[in-house]
Amino acid sequence: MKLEQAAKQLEALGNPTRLNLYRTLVRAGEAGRPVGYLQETLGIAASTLSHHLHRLILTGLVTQERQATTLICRANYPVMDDLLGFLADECCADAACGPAVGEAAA
Amino acid sequence: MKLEQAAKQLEALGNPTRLNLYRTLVRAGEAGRPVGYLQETLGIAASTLSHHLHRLILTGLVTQERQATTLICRANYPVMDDLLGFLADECCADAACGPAVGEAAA
DNA sequence: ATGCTAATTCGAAAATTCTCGAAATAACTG
DNA sequence: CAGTTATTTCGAGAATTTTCGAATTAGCAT
Repeated sequence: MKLEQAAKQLEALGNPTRLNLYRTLVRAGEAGRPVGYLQETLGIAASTLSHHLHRLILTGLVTQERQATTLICRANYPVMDDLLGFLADECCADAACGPAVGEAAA
Repeated sequence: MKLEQAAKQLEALGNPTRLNLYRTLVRAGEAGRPVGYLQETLGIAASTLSHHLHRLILTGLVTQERQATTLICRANYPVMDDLLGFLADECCADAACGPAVGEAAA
């Protein structure tokens, strides 16, 4: 069920703190950001951040890589692409979504 | 705060029942679907559906129009376009998201 | 006005989420 | 091994979500 997966990812992004967190990571690009940096930037308890980070990682939207004692977090672009693809394919397939398409053929 | 708005819309879509509901409406296109039809299709209590529908309407993702005693529900495409735009602009602006772009310029 | 169908609101129980501080783990340094 | 920094896990309280049936409102027909 792809829908279940998409719903989980959307839910993961559907929280202001996590969306902000994810945005920060996407903007950081390939470099990523250490957990500690994110914690200071977002101004939340380390345990709270860890919780949110865990949820994003579970859905595949974020990955982590160890560098000595610090953990670098990165946005996982292909997963986001898949999600956008789902929204386009599954949800907008038959409809006038975006450019082109005048009438839907049955 | 556009981020708050986007988070609300993502949260609205981040529930399997609501995502399925929204998908049904998008696929229905301009014709839309009556609440009763949705209730039978999804197989949930009318009050539960009404609750989910309300949440989608609050975020602007769905609209309703009365036709005598039945209420026709429709997906609100422009709002979804805005949301996709946010994900592309705010989240993928500096990053290698989708086609093209090899390295991010500082 | 009475009755009928369509849909929402009310009230409430079970489950989940969000948040935090304190304690535990991980990886390195001297 | 003892110490330091970085991060997670544990435990727990407050708030929110999800779900339902029963009662209510909306709109039309007779």
